Amino acid sequence: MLLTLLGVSNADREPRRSSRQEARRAATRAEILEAAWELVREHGLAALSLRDLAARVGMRAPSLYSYFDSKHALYDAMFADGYRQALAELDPSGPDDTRRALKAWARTFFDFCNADPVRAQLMFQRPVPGWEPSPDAYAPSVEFLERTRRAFAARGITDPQDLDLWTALLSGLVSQQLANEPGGDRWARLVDRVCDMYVNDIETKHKERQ
Amino acid sequence: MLLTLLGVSNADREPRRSSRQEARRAATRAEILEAAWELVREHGLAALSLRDLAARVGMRAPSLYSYFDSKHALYDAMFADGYRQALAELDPSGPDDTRRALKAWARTFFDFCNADPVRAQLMFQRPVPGWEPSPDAYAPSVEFLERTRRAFAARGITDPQDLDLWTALLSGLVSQQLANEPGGDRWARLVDRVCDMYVNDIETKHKERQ
DNA sequence: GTCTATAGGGTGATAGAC
DNA sequence: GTCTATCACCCTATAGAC
Repeated sequence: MLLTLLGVSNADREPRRSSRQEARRAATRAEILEAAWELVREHGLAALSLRDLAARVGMRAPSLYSYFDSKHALYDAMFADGYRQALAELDPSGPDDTRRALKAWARTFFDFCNADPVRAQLMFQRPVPGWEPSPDAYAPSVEFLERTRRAFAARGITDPQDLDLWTALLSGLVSQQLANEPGGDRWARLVDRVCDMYVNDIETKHKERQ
Repeated sequence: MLLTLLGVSNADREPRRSSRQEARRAATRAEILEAAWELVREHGLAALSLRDLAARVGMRAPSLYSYFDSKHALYDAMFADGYRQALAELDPSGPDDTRRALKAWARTFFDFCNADPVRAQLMFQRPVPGWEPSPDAYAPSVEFLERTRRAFAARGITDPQDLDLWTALLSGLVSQQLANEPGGDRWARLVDRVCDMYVNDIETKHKERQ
């Protein structure tokens, strides 16, 4: 289960290994993944090279192929890793009061993106020419969206357009912050205001229907 | 002046040329620029290569250096070109009614981005590792923002935070559309609603102050 | 699993002939 | 201005020794 979380559940199609070996392997994989994040934070997503990555973990480039089938598989693992971190850090439940709950969640999400702009870029844009996430890598991403959908449904927000609006509002604040002042707080200060605008709009819509 | 618009106003530091030669040169530069847009639309921004570009205009790669000092200079020219197109196509004036004017402008802006996602990516994100626009290339971008600022001021919207909010709302709709359904209209249908939310919020704020 | 060696490509940029 | 030739790198991926 821990191995699954680390993205090393390929035991089925790999030669049989003792659990000891498997744990070692998973640890190395995680180490490579962490080094990859460091490098893209330093030089940008598209500038990642296997030579640099291998050097960072004290290997030669070909050795990486024991852990990842290709560079695209590495991007896949990073993409899934980003969403696993999001699932671990972002809890869409919260206070009963929808307004307060959305503000808390929005702020956490904003900080999550702002804390690691490159991670956000990989998760929410398509910044590597020639690569897009494989179906496997999409799994945690789908789970993340589904969890959000359920949390909104529990608060009576079920219209898909309302959800699209919510994602647009948040991604707007984040994308402006990352593009114009990465790591800063110029758009962070607008998070509460945007949440109020959103809830006001939804409430008005509901009243008009009655 | 036309030459300035085409981004070839370097006559000062270049050898003296007849206006005939200069026009020829500007035309070739424009042709290269157009070919560059075609290529990045096909293969992505970061995948542009000088060899491909030269082939597209019937040259060899080194000949491009007669027109652009470096690959970064080419990205600079494209960046400025994008904003010049925006200045030509997007008119922030409009009906007296602020609500209607903002809706018209927002829709035009959304369509401008959606019509050419790669252009929007170059203008509003930082998608090429190792490159950022030079101060020169920024000029049309600054003019674009300044024009927006003036149009809002003419409607009584002067708080910089209100402008930041506006850019966040629009860039959110655009970024979701481009990332999830490039060229489609899933978020286009929310443009009017977001404008209404924005104007409602500003009006409420003004009333509270009285 | 890790290595060396290398295949088989790619890249931006420059020198110098014409 | 355009060319050929080339420099000096870069890259991902594989073969095969250990």
